[in-house]
Amino acid sequence: MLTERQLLILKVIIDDYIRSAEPVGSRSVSKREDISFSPATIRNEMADLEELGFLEKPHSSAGRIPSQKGYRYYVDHLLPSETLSQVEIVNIKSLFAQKIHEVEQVIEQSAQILSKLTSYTSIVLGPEIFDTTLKHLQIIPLTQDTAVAIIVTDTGRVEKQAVTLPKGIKLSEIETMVNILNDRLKGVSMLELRGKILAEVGDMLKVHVSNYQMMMQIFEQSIKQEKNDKVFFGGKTNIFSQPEFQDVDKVRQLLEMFEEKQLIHQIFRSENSGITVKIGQENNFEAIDHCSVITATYTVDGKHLGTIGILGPTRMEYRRVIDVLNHLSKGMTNTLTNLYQRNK
Amino acid sequence: MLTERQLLILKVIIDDYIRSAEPVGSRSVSKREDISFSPATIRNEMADLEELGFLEKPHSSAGRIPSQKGYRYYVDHLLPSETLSQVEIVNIKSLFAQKIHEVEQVIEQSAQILSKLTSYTSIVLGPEIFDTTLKHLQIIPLTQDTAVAIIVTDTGRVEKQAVTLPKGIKLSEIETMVNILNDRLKGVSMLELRGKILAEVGDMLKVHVSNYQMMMQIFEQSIKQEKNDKVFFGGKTNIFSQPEFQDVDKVRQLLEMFEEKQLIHQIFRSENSGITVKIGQENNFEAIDHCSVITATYTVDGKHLGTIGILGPTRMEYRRVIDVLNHLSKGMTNTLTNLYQRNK
DNA sequence: TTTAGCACTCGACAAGACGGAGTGCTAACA
DNA sequence: TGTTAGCACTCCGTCTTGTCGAGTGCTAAA
Repeated sequence: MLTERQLLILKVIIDDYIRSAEPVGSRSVSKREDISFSPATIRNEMADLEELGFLEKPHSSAGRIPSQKGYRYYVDHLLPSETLSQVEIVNIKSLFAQKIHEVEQVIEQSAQILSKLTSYTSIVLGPEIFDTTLKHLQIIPLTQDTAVAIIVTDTGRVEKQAVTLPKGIKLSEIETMVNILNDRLKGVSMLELRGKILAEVGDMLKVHVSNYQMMMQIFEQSIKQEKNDKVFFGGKTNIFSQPEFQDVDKVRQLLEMFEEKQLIHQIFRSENSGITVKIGQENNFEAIDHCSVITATYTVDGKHLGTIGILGPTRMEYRRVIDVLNHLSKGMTNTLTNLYQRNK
Repeated sequence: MLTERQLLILKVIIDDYIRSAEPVGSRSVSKREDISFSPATIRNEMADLEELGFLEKPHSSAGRIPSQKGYRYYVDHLLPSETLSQVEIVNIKSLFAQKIHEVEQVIEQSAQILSKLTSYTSIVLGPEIFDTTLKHLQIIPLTQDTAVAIIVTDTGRVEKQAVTLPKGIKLSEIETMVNILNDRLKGVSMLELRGKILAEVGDMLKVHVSNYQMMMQIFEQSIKQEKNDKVFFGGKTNIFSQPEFQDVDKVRQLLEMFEEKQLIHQIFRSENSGITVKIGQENNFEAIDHCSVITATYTVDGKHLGTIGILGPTRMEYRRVIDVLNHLSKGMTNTLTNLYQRNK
């Protein structure tokens, strides 16, 4: 168990390092107002903290820097109280005051704002399509054997999907099918779409359409959604301004990661309501060994919709980022709830 | 006017520098098989070439590197003959052999391939919407006062656009309008869409729809296209492997440029049929002072459709890139021509 | 238990030495 | 007259050395 004094010193060191990105020496700690003991004493405590794994030394005669364990303890127990100014809070709120009509717009804007407010890189995972319901389905033939299927959800999301038409299909029959489907499936959750059609609409279709097999083939193609939902970035290059990214190779690694939506999803997706902080190797991914990921979820009616998060160096302004994320995710939740409500 | 020998030396130096990225000295030039004179002679020639502005020295006791003017001359007069192997040519062709249904897919794939074949960064500007014709228009109401407009073109491109509904509008009237528009505007070039409706369809609309003004308002919103068409990247990080990008700041500058679609468009858009090579500052943009941009266009029926290009260091394998671009743009042109033809 | 003092360590930085690659010039050669 | 060998010179990159300063750990005294 750490003593009060050790906690104080640990906190001061981490705060200082977050600010300066330079190893913190005993002398500079002792100069702080709230520290009343000498550098020598602090050195002793620092040695203890190092032994316990909370601090480490870049080399034998440098100051100390926080270890991953140190950051973890800091985040769990030593965070200062909320530091956002009232002005900033009001600012964030006012961003959501304007009328916004489109879900995607809300999300993209949030990503932009988040990166601006934190000067790290923000990543927002779009709402998962399965939480939305069908608004409209359309199949538009382009040529003899191709068509494009369009699905519109209640959130205004539009998905298109190229479709190959089986040979000998009649256009009029496609139209019939689409009409029936629109009639029967409007308002059905995207998740249940496939089940519903098999269970309830199938019989009806068989009556009105001569080639049920072919039609189902088309339909299956149409709703074949990309597994990964959209990913929005804000301030992609922000993180490269951090002093820990002076190495082109690290930059390359991160950039390559950014391109892999799949991976981004894996790293950022969060189920817990509230804030999740993953520090350094806790992310289990080499390219971000020295980064932390902080995520929050946005919801509608308590239902998980998507994730909004920040990627920064482990030496991150945790307090600030957490605060901004908190307010922003609340704002998103409110705005989106309104949007969804209106669509009901 | 340059002598034969000077040309030979210039070519050798540039070829060598493109390969090695190191300044080329007189000794290493003299060692080449096709060079029969001594380093001293070469030094004299090099001094002349420098005076003429084709070469420059990084510092007084280093070898020579090509100047921008040098590269320009090389590209205009000294390119070796086509170097692609038959195998590679066949490979490129076979990529287009498979049946592809979607225009966007063709384009995205081409971007990928291009970056793989060249190990630089490829950028492809999608087909400009105005060259396509309307296939289908739809307006789907989401709430009391919002809707989403969807436009499908003959190329299978789907554009969505959020629309605000004027108060007191009747849904049934929107439907009427959309039906009329679809009837009358199908097959009309996206370019002429707006003119056509005012000139020909307007009168008809006025008859069938009570609030012409409101309807036009909706319509105007719907066809408000983003000015910039889509941009596809391939191998975004490739260029950062080049030795000239060891500086994080340069990397940042380029990355920021990548985010600005507007700018990318400006830099890459090409009208000339055939290959366009812009070297270094010829691009008139600081972030790519030391880069060259090579572009080709892809067409349908001789009509310009879009641009496919490469961004690499000025020290670029011009011959190879030009060859790959040539074959690729031809392949795209063929494939797309087929696609468009079928859609007629 | 705290702290002053001191020897020690290590990195950062500057200055100097040195080797190598390459140049420009000159004089001799074909 | 064009070509080339030879040589002095230049400049970069790297290695070495020395110095400074920041910081540490240990010890002994308060």
